[in-house]
Amino acid sequence: MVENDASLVRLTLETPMPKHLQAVVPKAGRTDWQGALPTLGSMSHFAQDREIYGEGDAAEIFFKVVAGVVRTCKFHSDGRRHIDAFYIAQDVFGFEAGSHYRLSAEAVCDCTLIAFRRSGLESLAAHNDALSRQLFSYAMRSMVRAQDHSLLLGRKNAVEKVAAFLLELAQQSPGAQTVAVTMTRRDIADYLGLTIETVSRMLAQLERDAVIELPSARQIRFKNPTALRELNS
Amino acid sequence: MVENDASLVRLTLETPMPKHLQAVVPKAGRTDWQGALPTLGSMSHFAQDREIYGEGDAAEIFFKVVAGVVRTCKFHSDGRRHIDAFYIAQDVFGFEAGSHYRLSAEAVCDCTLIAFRRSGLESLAAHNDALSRQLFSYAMRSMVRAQDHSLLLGRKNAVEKVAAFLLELAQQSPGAQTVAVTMTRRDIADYLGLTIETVSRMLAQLERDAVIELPSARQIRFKNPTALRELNS
DNA sequence: CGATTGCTTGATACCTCTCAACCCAGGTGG
DNA sequence: CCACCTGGGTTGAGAGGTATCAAGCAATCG
Repeated sequence: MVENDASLVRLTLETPMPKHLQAVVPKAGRTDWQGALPTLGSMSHFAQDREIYGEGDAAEIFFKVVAGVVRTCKFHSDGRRHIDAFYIAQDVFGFEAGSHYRLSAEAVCDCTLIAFRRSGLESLAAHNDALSRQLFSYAMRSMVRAQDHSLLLGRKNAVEKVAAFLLELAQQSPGAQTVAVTMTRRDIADYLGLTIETVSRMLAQLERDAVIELPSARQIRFKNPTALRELNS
Repeated sequence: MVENDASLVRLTLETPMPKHLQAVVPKAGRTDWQGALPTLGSMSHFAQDREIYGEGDAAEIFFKVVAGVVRTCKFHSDGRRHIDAFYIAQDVFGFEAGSHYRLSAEAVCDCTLIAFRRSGLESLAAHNDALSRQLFSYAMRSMVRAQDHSLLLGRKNAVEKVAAFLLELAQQSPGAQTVAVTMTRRDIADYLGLTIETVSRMLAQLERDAVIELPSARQIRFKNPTALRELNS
């Protein structure tokens, strides 16, 4: 389900973006191909933990993150949850091969998204090289991401998993010594295939080993990145 | 040796092939879009356990399976191995986003492959709708495959993993009650993130529970597919 | 034949889960 | 102001599932 349906405006190359939206859309975040896409007009905003779309919904829209963090996940009948990926600014998600979403998407924290219509995308891409290249590269990146994730889940123990997650966090803010952790322990656990208790214990252990520091539960300071990288190899 | 295919000859002259790929004849297993591709001219044959390419090699070639089974895998420094996927007839593998292979590929059993040059592929795809659509759909399928795999590794216990693997096997030969298992227990274990002993035990348990039968170690007869599907949900 | 390889089975160890208690910060209401 | 509640996080004790180590079996191959 998508919010702001009432305010959706179908924009194409032929219909220039209304003035009040031009101010809102950050130029820096745009790439050439987006101009060619029929967007859903404005950016939509989702409050923390709101569902962006549900598994099985018709996949008519895909999104690009402007700000905030999104998780895609799957729920088992017995309550187990699996988080497939986290998406941050500039990431694209919800782009499906079939006609329905294979996963649910939810807002990890308050976030701002741009929505794109999928309909007519293929014919558009056929005449737009840059667009089709972009879409293709998106698909390939998703593939690499998923492969790396299964590598992580398949043959790593708890410390190594948490270390890998921390390195992903670090990569998102290059150079920063202290980073904010937007997701809960449950999010992390469901992403790593662990329990919240184990995640907590591994973080505590890494802190004891002077690899990281935890100023608060949602902040992490990297003290020994090399040790993390060794755990990840 | 090499057929009189114009594009083939041209490309062959431009860049010499790796020796182990200068194999034999083409023609079987071609589809429309493949005609547009600069092939390596021939099918290559790989004996069991032969490496097809190694992690880190320049990814100039990708493959389509004609017959046999291929595994893509990654090796850790400590000896742990992770199998990312098995590929069977009609599957495409080795198609990379970057310029180097991210995984190794090996022949699970003797197998026959068609090799395709990657160079010039993008410009070719730009003028060939069917081709670019094919490549795109391949990328998306790989993504789905990888996502399903991480789902399997993340939140399933040993029996469920083995059941999921058996269902994949069953899907490959629809309708067949008894299927041949081309891969070793080690392959299965490294694919499921288990040990060979655990795989063996779970198979034994499923046999005790009359879900399957094991006429031999490399043959599986499905006696109660419903039970398998329940384990997989 | 012995040697090797792939597989199975058993006993035990270890890692992670489960269950439980507790802490803490934030919010609510008296 | 306090009392209380709630949700997220931490920590501990014990249980359980899978890994590890070891032995044995069958098939294959020299």
